[in-house]
Amino acid sequence: MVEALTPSLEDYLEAIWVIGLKEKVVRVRDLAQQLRVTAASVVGALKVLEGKGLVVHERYGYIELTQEGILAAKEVYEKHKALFRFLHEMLGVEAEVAEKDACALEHYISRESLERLVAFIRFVEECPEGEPLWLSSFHYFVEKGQRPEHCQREGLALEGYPSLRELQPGERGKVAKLKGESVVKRRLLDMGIVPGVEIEVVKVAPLGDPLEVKLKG
Amino acid sequence: MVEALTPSLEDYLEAIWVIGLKEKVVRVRDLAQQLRVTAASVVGALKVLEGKGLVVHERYGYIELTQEGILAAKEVYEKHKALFRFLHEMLGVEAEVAEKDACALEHYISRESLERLVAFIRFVEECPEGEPLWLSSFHYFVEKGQRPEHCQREGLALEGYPSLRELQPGERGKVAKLKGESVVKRRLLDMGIVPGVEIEVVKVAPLGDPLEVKLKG
DNA sequence: TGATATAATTAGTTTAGGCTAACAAATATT
DNA sequence: AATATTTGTTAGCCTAAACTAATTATATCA
Repeated sequence: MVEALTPSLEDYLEAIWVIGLKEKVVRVRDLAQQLRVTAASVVGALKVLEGKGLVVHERYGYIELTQEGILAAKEVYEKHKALFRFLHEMLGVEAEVAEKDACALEHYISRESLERLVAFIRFVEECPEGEPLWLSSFHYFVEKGQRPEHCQREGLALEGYPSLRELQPGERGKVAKLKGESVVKRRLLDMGIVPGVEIEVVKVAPLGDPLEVKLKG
Repeated sequence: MVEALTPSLEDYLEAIWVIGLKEKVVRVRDLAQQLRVTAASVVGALKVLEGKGLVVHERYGYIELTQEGILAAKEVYEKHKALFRFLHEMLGVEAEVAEKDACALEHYISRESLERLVAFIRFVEECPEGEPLWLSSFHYFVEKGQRPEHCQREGLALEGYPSLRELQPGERGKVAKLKGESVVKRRLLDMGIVPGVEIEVVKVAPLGDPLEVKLKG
């Protein structure tokens, strides 16, 4: 890594790489067309890239990436692909929008975050059972605006309140009834949380869970 | 929405909003400090923002957002928060890195993608059972490099190799046994992948999946 | 009430990345 | 071969967004 590249220069590198995957040679006008920029701008950018030792380009000749240039170009391209997959395939964002966003975001996401994102994608895509249930549930959630049957269960319901999570620390409520799976229910019962009991929310963790509550007494 | 704001102008707006949440008044030096920019730059930006009707600022006076300015500032701020939560709380990216990335990405993510991301975060955070099991599994996966017990099943195991994914294109291995759910197992069996058979990895897609393999013969 | 410190402003420069227009080289067409 | 067309290059200009240096307000205090 010589020096940090600007977003624009990364775009040029990536475009050279992408065009090179399909065509035998890469010329100024190909880049201009791909990036929707005038040929003059391409020439300017190539000069800078050449100065950084990332491309080789002779007057009126073809454009080639150096070893270093290939590394840099590939890195951007990987970011692009990961972002696209995440946005389109996982979040379900329309392909064109996801493409555009990936093009923009690829220049700004850090290596650390990208690594996590890639790990996440792998985690989902390499899931032994294929697309995990929760992801399908998410797509259902996006489509219909509500969770599918199997993940609508709540641990407990409060009288008059939609959910325990709506309570702020310090607030109190009365348990109306317990819902959900027997295992979860059992644990709540074990903890003394039964219908009719009054509880007070003590602390809420950032993600809303775990939740610390105090029973009456 | 008057005209598209540049990333830099969005930063100024957001900073005015954020400072305004804590302090009674916002001055040029506060912005300069927050954005790590000289006061002169702040003045220049304020002029542009004033021209767009987003802020009100008199010579040597305090800085205030107009109604429109508040809307624009809030939108950026919401993007920032959503990105941060996603990166930090879900992907487990370090807080400082997540913060920096959110600052950069907030200017480039489209409304559509953001909506999906927010939906995804809500989906996870408002999950009735608290942090879903798959998310914990992901964190385990990131930490330890492998899936936890309950989701470790792979389609197949190789003799002497930890996983099929460790093989490079061209390498070979011998199937030791098939693991996992009956559906996946059935499909592998249908494809002729049975214990004892030798397979060679032909091609690996960038994300490691799908994987193309060749059976002996 | 001045003197001075702090804050805000203006003016002018720099860098990145585009643009147009004019010109040069390479390629195609007659 | 001569000319036309396409492609590539250079030169010069524009905008955004930072900067420095110099200047002008405002505030504070002896």
